[in-house]
Amino acid sequence: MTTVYDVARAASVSTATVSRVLHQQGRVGPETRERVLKVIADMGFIPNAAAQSLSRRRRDLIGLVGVERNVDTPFDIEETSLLYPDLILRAAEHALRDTGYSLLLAFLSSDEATFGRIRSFSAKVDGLVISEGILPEAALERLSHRVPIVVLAGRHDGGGLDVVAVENLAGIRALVGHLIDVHSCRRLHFIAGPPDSPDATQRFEGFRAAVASRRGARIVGTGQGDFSERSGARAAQALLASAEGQLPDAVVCANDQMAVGLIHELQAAGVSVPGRVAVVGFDDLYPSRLLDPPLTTVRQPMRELGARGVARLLEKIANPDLPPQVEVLPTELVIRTSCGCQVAAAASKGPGRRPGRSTKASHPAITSEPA
Amino acid sequence: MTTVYDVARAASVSTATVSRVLHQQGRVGPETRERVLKVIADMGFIPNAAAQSLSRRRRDLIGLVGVERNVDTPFDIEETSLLYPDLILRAAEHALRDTGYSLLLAFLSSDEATFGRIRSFSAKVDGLVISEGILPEAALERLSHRVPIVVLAGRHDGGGLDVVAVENLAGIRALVGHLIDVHSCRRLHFIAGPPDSPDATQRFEGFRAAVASRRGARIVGTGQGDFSERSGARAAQALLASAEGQLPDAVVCANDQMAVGLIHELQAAGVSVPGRVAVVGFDDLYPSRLLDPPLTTVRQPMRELGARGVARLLEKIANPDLPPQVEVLPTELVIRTSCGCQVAAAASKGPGRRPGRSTKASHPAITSEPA
DNA sequence: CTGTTAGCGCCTTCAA
DNA sequence: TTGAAGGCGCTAACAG
Repeated sequence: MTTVYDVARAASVSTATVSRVLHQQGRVGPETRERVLKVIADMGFIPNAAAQSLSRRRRDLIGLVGVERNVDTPFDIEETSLLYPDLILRAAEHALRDTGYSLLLAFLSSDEATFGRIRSFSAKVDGLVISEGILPEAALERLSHRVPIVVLAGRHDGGGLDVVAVENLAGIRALVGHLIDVHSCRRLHFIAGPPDSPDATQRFEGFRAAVASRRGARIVGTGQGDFSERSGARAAQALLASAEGQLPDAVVCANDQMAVGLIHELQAAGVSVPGRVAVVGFDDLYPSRLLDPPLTTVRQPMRELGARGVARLLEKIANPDLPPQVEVLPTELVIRTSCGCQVAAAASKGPGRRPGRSTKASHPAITSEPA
Repeated sequence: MTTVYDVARAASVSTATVSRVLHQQGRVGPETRERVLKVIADMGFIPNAAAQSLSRRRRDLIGLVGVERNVDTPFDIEETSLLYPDLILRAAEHALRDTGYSLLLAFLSSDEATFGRIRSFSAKVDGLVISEGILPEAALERLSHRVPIVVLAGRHDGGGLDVVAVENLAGIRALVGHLIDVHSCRRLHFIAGPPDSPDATQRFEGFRAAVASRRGARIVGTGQGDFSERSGARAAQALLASAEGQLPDAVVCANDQMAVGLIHELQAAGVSVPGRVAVVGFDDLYPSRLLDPPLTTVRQPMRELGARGVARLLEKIANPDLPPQVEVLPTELVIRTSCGCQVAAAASKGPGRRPGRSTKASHPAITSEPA
């Protein structure tokens, strides 16, 4: 491995000069610079990143910590909610281009060993973007004293932490409102996600509140899932078994993947969707618009989540004294046909159209300081 | 920031002893160990990763370099082939759990600056898993002298490089054979992927060869796409415009996402799939089985690709003198209904079933040394 | 079993 | 404009 010393010797200069040339810090004579540059090219010299990190006290690395559910079947697409974190990840990586930082990954489930893992993980990076639901807030708070942190969450109470949040509640409210107002659904059923997921519980609460606020509408049943497609299918079976011909008007699933399993299972049992029962989801994953029927759902701004999280983190790294801030990104009701709407027929033609999508309603983003 | 020196002083030992305790290298008295451990816990000491890297000459980092197409619309799901690399990535990350290594990411398109980027990227890691099609083979070869490399590819001629490859050719051959033998397709149309993608060109060649080897069957047309869903839709329009009622018996798409766009467009034009024309894809992405009709395609072993790539790389890091090796992973024909089969009706019921999938054929993996 | 010490490769202040 | 030299925090011989 060639070092600055090798280069310095070959170019008859000191290592300080090599370093200066390397970082275009001026203060180097033109021909000296040329000479050094040539030697660097000839020797194929690449500075040792670890030595640089040690000396400059920065690693040029950003850590992204995502949740991994169902540890047994790590990424069986039918068992886990795979696509959601991936978009965040891609957006985060993209936001880092040309900043000199690289993205370091870790997917963790929330077990006992997690805090320790994240601690040592945090030693490798200059900052951390971490999903809610992996570490309790107290642990996050402790961690944030050691390294800049931005939390990706569905809640808005930062509690002293920097948070980029998503408007889960407004989204589910719009969804329920649509079912009740437009489709006159009265008897609603909910398929919940895993209780240890903040998103899941928040959506459940939002659903309850939204239904409670509407006269005439009521919750006729609840199923328990874990965000996986298969658990949605199981929930459908439970629903069919218990309903005895008295199916609800609509089933609201805590995420899209459960809706996929649920719809397949209902259809297999001869229950028409949305003819007999409306089904809606939450997330707006890529496959959702390809379903038959295309899924009405709430779009989460996943790319923005990743991009904003990273952007905020870079700000904090540059200026550690920035006061914590909560940023709330809007969700968007995406109306397709699984709710009973018939927008597909009215969809415009042409190469640019998005099959199954035609209507959408959004609410504005809210940015605020935490209490 | 607390250092080993702080810990050593507080525990009245030398830094060497702290280091020994840290790495459970025995040779430390029980009560000394306890004392040091307590101080470490009390002070919340975490060793500086950069200093460790510098001293041990290893970064504990593995780099994964993926291709990014359509730089303008970085991750518009309709524009790019998003899902494929993500599964590889997840599998790679998973294979790294509990090895002490973390996964460092970079998505790059193949432009001029790429080699330089990868060079500096490679300075941060102990080894690189890199997709074919980003760097020319000569550049890869040069890089491999500097850092252990494993290439993920569709070809089997390693040329001195370590390669984990996928049986593209056998897959497309099986696909074409199925169309011809089972569905008596004679007039075949192909939608090609971007010419700069090795996978794309290889599948095209495989398609040509497969058709040529069958009496009676012939290629009646070719469309050009870029792997994106939208380009598949455009290809469908071109096909419809030029076919003049003389549609082919089957359209083979170089990947699933183009098939999605193609099918939607055909259906919008009133052309029944597979009634009027069979359509098949390649990849077996998650959404493909959710389509209407469920897509017949060739499954790429994406998780295995990521897992084997990382596994091989770790071997090379542990033992740099290992001779280069080419490992070929099998693809698998996944028959659903878009080809004209009617397997969906025969699918078994129950929570564990995979909708739309019922039949599959595979060919054995081949492992060999390069020439 | 434990301590001393010389690096690991680069950056950067201080002089010249 | 350039060089000398100390230090970043940790590890690993080598002694003892």
